[in-house]
Amino acid sequence: ENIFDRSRMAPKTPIKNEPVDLSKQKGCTPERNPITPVKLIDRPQPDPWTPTANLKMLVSAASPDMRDREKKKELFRPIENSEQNDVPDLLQYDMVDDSTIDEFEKQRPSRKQKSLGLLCRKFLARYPSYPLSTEKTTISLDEVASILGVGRRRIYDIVNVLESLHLVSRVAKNQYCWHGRHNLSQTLKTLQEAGELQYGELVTFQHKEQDMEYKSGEQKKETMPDSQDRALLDFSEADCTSASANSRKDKSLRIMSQKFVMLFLVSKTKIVTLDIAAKILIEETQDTVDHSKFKTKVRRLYDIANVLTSLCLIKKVHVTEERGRKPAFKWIGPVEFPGKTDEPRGHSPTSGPPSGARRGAGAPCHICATGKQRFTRHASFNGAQPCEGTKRKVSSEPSSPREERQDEYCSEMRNLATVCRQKIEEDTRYVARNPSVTLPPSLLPVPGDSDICISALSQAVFPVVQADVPSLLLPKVVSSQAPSAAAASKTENGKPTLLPSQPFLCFPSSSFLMLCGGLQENPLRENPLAAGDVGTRSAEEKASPLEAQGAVPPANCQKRSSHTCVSPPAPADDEEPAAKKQSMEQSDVPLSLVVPKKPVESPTAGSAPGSSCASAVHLGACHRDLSSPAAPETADKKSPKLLDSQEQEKWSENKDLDEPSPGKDHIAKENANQPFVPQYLYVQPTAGLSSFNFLFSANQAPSAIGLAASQLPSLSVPCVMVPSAALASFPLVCSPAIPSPLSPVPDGSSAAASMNISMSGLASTTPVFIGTTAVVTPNASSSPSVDPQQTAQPAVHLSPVLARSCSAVKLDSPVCMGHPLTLLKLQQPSSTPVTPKSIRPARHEAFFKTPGSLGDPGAWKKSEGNQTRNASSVQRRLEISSTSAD
DNA sequence: CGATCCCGCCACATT
DNA sequence: AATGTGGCGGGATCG
Repeated sequence: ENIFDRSRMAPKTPIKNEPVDLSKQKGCTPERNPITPVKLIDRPQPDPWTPTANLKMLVSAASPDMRDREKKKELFRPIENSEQNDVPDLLQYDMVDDSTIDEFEKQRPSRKQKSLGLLCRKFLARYPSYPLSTEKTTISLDEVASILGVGRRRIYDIVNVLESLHLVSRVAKNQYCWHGRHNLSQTLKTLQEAGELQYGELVTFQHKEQDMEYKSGEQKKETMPDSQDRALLDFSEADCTSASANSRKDKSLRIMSQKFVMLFLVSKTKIVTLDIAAKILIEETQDTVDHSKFKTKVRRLYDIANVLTSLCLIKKVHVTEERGRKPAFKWIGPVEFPGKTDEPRGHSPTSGPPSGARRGAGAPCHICATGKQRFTRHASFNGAQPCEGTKRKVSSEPSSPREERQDEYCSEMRNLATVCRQKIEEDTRYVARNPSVTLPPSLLPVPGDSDICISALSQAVFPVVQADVPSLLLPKVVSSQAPSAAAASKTENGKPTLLPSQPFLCFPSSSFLMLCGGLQENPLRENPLAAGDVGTRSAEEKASPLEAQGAVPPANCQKRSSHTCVSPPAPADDEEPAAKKQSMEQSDVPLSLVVPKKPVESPTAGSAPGSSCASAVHLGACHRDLSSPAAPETADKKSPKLLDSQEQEKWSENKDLDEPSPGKDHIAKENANQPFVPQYLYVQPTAGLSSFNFLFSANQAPSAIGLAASQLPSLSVPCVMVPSAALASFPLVCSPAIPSPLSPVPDGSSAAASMNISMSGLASTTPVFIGTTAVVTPNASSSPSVDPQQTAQPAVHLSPVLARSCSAVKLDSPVCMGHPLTLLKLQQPSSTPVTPKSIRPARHEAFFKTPGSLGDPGAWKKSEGNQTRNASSVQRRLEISSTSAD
């Protein structure tokens, strides 16, 4: 399109165009972005016909860089084209004469072609939904603007919304960091919680009346909590941006975006009409519903909605009320989030982490920045990366419509699904193009299970998640009472067998992840550090795969959970689970029925301290995530923060029990990643669903190596995606993982050795590993269909490993299934009993400041065993997990 | 004609 | 002061 536009321009005064553009750009960063100007020039190249063409040619020749960029553009173009039909027009134009062009020009660029939604899709197409942890993508606004051929202002519109969801974070002036959707689910969860606090009542009203929105809207709009809540949100966000000051008005677009999303998440129907949203968002003067103000608000909402639509989080629908048909948007993104957190913030930010270096907010950003450096390293690793299998093509249409009430919805859903699918495909392509780049750790992981998982997930999962809580609730409830039953019921897919009897299985998986992660991490770091050799590097690269593995396991768990029952939590949870479940139920309930609002949370918290803790953890994680979307990137740094993060992680881990906190060690090494660790936290809580999360988090942790890990956090989303890709990746992962183990533990020396060993250190761990592998293997074999190619590749890479893994696998799978408990036990033993928990708690508290939520932590806190940590992160995790399990 | 929403002025923030 | 950000709303398009 850009080209075309230019072409249009060109006819008259091609030369001028350039100058013009420059003027527009204001010469911003000409140095950095020679690109912009160049691009203009470049475009001309394509048009031989134009008189100016020659000039263009010359220019282009002059700037090779430009060409490269052009090439890049072209790469993306396919995507664009696929989505849109503009191409023809463009072609025509090109074909046509200048004179003709002028006339056509105007027409051609129909407004739609310039729509923010389209632009946003193009923008998103440029980046992987689930970027590899290692890669940290930096986005240059100027560059993107020029590439997409739009004014910078428009890019801000997009970026601001993306930022509100933590898909990107601002690193510096004109520079944004791409995080992808890894943290999305967590962010949404946080928003949901905040939304319940703020808009719970509203929701209720809406439900009652859907139509009547006014009243309810006005009534509730703002309440005490509201302001506070906002603050919370803001803070969380702020963290990222800058703890210190929220400059300017506070970026209404960002806040509006979050609030808008919150409305969806809180809404029972998941449908929000524009006018209602506008009214609610007009905070202040509810009464004064200034027409003009209202109108402006609606305009902004359209902007936001366009971006959210591009993200496949919402879709446009129409609500026919008494009065008539009103424009509205329906949430089509994930609805349930594993754990429900309750508490609000803990200001992680400034509290003062030891490092002092970063002020709260800054941390994330910093991390990103730092990440870059690290990235480099990682990048090198990546390059080698063996596995790429990552694809998440998988399947699934993003979401199956769960609500059927309206035919329209169904059709719309399909559309969405299509869109999503496209997006996925795009991602896949992207990955294919840049194997090293993206493997979403979380995604990949799933390998073995992937088959199962995928199939199950695509069907079962979605429904569950999106559909609603009900399913969740059941599980929870069931779990509390009779988990097995729940599991059984859910085991639709097939794997149920594993879980059927014991929902707990999930834990094991999570535990696996944890273990893997720990191992992986160590290896990675160590490899680079210790070995430095090429070989080592390779190992490192492999390590990333390992990470994937780690991630995978969780996936498996999830799958299982999903199949069998969501309840996975039950197992480990024991006590907690029930509490959580309850909380979940409550939370769920709101969704289905009325919004409990705050009350709900409180009850949950009260019921189960553990749950509260979990929530707290989440929050912490969220904050971090928010603050440091780039987390993955950040992994590298060692700053004290990391420690904190580690602590947090531990914390989270503790909660779940499952997660041992292997991460710590790696954290120490990598530091940077750790911070993200919090992600791990996620894992814990939620029962059934949580299993997913957990896994992810675990993965992430492992992935930490790759930076990506930090992001991993995103529980749900990734999970979904994962399935497809997961399989392929898995195998690879496994192999790599093996190597990685070495490094991690003391024995690192024996890298080669097998993963088991490496893992080391933990006998208990080893088993876990196997399990994972096993899982993977099966998947690969079983579900080659998903990614035959990928799988194949991985296999190749892994082959050596695979052999081992295979054996292991067999064992594992059975074991895993059956042994959740066992695993735990093992872990415990292996883990140092004492410290992990204790340690974490302390740190956590310091960090988060949410002692209350943590409550339990105190117990954990006991004493920190830094030493212990050093000894073996894995062990710690195990320990932690065990403790948490308790 | 109402729904959408592009465009870009202009103010505030940051450098 | 220059430049980065982004609020804001006129008015063009779409349906």
